[in-house]
Amino acid sequence: MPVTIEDLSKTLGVSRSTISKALNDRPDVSPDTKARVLQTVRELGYQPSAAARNLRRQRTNKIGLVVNYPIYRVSDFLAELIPGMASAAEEAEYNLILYTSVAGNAERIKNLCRSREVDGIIIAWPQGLSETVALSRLMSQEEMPHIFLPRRLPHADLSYVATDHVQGARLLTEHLIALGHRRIGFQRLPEVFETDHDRHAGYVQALRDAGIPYDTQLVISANTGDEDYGERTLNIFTALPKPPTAILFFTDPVAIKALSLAKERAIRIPQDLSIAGYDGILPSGVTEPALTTVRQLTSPMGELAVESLLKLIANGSAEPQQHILPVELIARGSTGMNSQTRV
Amino acid sequence: MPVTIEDLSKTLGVSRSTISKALNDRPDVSPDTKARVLQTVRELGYQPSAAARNLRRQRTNKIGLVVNYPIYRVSDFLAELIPGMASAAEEAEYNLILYTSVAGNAERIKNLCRSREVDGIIIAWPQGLSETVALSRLMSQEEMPHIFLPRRLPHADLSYVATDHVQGARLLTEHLIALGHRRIGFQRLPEVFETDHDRHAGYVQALRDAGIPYDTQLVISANTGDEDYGERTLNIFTALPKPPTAILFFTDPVAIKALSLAKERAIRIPQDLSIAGYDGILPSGVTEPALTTVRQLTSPMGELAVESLLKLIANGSAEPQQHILPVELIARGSTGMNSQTRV
DNA sequence: AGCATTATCGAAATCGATTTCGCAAGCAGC
DNA sequence: GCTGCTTGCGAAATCGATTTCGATAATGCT
Repeated sequence: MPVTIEDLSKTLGVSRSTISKALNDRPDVSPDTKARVLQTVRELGYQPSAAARNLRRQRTNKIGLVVNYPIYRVSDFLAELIPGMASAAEEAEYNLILYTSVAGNAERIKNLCRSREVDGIIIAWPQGLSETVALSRLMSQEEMPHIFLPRRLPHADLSYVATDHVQGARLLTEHLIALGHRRIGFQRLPEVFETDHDRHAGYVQALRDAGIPYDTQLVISANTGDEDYGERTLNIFTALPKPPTAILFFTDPVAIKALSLAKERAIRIPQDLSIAGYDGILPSGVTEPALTTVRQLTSPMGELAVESLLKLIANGSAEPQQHILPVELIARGSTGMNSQTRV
Repeated sequence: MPVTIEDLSKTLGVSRSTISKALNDRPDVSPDTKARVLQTVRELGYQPSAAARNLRRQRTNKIGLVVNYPIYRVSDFLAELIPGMASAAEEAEYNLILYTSVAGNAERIKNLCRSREVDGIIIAWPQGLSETVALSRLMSQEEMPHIFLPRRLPHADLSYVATDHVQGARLLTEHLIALGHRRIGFQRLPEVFETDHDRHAGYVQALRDAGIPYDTQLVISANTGDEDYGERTLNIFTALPKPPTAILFFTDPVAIKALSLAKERAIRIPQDLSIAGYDGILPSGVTEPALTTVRQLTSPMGELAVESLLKLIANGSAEPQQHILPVELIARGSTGMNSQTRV
């Protein structure tokens, strides 16, 4: 059995209240008594019971991370996100509790809120906008501070931390334009969300700034359920009478798939076709040629999410936290000047 | 404010004790009363306070994961490990709490034990054997169930879940021998731990079984602090009068580095030199040629660690949990028959 | 009917901390 | 010496659940 405050009280001959005050830097304790208490605490190895403290303080110093990621994305994203969040939390004397199986379940999230076993919740990647809003309402009703990740949300009262997908797509498009490309294929996301809208907007902006007309033939929507995005997109584009000289895929794994497929078909990368991905996952650096991509700063995003949530916790009815983080273009070998359009 | 058991008691006109019994399936409650309680619980949306319950039950249903990983390894390993552990825990109504900053600090781990905010602890990758043993003693003294990951420990009373590194190295070596290799370079690990011993043992076993003499020139110890393991090992081996026709590197990133270096020097892989890694990280699948490697089943390891820890928790003084999981050989293009030793 | 047994319930103790509030001693000022 | 104020301390309430144990009512048995 661990040492309790009652044990301390007995050995010191001092009341529990005084000990508590001494340990929490409250007034009404003489310097002498305080020193004696601290000394005995060290000797006996006293550490307050978390449960008792939580109950009395009505606060747990724990943050919940509710994750709902399709498996194929889990690895890279979470691997960077979680350590970033955990260390940011620990700097503020908080810890992270993981919840993976409550993700889709509103009822269980409600129970999580009511059990008060966390002071705030970070929700990573909910399924859709309407669900996101519903979840947020639910948690607000339970007075549970919360923040969403990693997408922008078109509601002034929701808190989120996201990366700048407008900028991401624009950087890629501008990079290709600078290389001389004028027919740039764009693969839209299968899920309908702000991300797709943002990236498309970035693509459009870059084209407009360069005076390149928007060609609907060069924009493909990947249908949900259509598994082989990479192959399908490549097929459609190469079948065009005037195929694009560069393609922006919506995520690295798809781009990598397309890249190896293209090589099988003796399409030279980047001389015949430039390929770019998105996300900057590890494997993108070792393909042959290495993949041009855009990297979101995942670890900073996790840290910022924690810091923002802590503000919401500290400051109950504070205004919503909305942050958009810059992204980073990683230009590599899979994009280059085209053999036909060489300037 | 959330609904408490006291609120329930008032609206139902039934004592707190009875409600608690009804909710916890204890005797001394009439079926009728129980039904009424459950009904009202649903109507009012009652969820017991975690803190109050923890305090009274002296149990939190939380597992601590203490992580201490060198950054460059974090991503792949943790990304698989954590989801596996979290979901295994949640199946047993437990949750995972992350602790990243207490890792090296015995004092803080002691405090974690004494605060009783978790029922058990999983420690991933402590620095060395003596520290591991010291940590274990410390936690045992605090009566905190715990288990180590991911290495075998040479102590009968320590609990751990590990992967079979003897088998891993043996599989790789046998694979190369089957391809006709007889001079196989082996890179030892920089850290002195059981892992190195096990892998070396596997290498030795495979050679012996094939009747190939052990050649000390073909075994290199990577010194700690020596950053460029890949280049150094490659240089030493290729400078030998009779260089090896295949090299086993101790981890994929090093092997990948060596692979690209070898290609720069016009060494053909695998015709001139076969290269194998270890760990089966994602990028190993997309190098050119793809890397032969050994993959540990990380997610099952996480699940097994949780299940084992839960046994230790349930069964206080149970015998130590020691599990060794099989590994998987992934034979790919970076290993093959040698142009000189072609059978 | 009378007694023993069982079923159901609630009052109170308990878990271990924090916080409020009242009390006593010490001190200054007149 | 008396009043008023500050300082330091502790008794008791509180947080919200669980558990023990005693009380009452209902039932069974002879």
